Amino acid sequence: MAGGTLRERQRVETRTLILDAALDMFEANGYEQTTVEDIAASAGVSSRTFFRYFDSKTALILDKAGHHSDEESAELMAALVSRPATESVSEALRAVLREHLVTMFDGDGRKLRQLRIVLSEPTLRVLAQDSFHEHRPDLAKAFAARLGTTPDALGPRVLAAAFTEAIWTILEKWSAMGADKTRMPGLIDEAFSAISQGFG
Amino acid sequence: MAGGTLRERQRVETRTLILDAALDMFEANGYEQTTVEDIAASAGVSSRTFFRYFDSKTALILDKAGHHSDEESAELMAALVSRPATESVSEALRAVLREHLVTMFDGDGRKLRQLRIVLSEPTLRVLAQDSFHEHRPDLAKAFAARLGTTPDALGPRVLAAAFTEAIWTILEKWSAMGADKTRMPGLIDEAFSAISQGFG
DNA sequence: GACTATGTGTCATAGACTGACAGAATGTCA
DNA sequence: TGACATTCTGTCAGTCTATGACACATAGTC
Repeated sequence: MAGGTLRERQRVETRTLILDAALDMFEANGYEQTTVEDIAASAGVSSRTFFRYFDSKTALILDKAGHHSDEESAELMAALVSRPATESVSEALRAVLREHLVTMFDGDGRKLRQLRIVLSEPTLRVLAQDSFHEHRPDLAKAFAARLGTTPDALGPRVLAAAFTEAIWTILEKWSAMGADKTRMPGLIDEAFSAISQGFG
Repeated sequence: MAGGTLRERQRVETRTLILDAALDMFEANGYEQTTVEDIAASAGVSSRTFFRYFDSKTALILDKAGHHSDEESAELMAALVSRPATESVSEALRAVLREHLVTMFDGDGRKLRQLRIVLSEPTLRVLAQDSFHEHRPDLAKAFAARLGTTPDALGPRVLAAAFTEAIWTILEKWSAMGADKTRMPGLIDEAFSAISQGFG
């Protein structure tokens, strides 16, 4: 199950220890109320070690957050770019979301917990959108190719913004209605029909 | 010119002193590199007093930032809501933007400086969008009325996101091309045609 | 078993805030 | 004008996030 050297295994274990401690305390006492020192103590490490595993307190929930972390958003981008060029923007997006938005929460359930914590704190939700912000150029690029404009034109950028907001709204509703995977496709369809209706 | 008691005048003066000192130093040395203590010292007050005038370092640029501060976004919302119900979403938006986006920077030039600082720091730009985030429910409400849906439906929310991003992209381009007021209407038109083209 | 690389704790420090307190200035009212 | 209340300010102490430096311990390597 666990591979690599002892060091690597310990590293993963410690990280998981800290992450779980953090999630527990965030859920129990709230994100703001929980200090890094609390988390570290609960995980049995020093606060200095906490920062060796996570760049910041927010990075802990956002870096691997249950939405579009560095990994996931990169994956999502790749999937979008590799879509056949014959597809329309909305077709490509819909396909990518349908494929990724569900599998994203397949793991051990931590990502769903993270998502819920992020959704609960307005500040976090904004910062989460920021972590996607980095990837917006890529997203805009993908749109530009299909729109026949340059990536820094207004069209692609506005589309990118609308798209990211759509993801968040979908996740929020999905989470609120119990995070039932079977209902995700329906939400995605609803989202896209709303967009096309609103902007049409 | 100056009204009210001596106290009120002093208060305004001190606030302006701090704000100007901050803008100067942000422009000279960068936002991150400038500490609150630096600003306070330059303004001739203690750092404690700084926080008596501004909730935080970011609040200083965002609260009355050159975009959609508490005041401006509220105005913008009011203008949007009070538009004739016969107008389409895009017509109403276009009209509001055409009216407000230019006059917003009419004052003493501070708002333009603030805008540029916000645009220069990715973190600030995200947080700025947050300050608009508060007003998104109102925005979504305004959209919902015209779309015939509930405000928490997906359509209005995605539209609101696209709209705020559009504002920012417009401001960014406008600022980059010299903040020439005469070119604002052109940018707005370009934005809306891009949106309708992209989503249509 | 030496030698190196890596991880961890401790300590010191910076920077953004906040609460408490004392003193100075302003406002008010007789 | 003088007494009193209000408001503002600086100083001080303290919290919390985050970072650099150092020493020690443990794991990996030959």
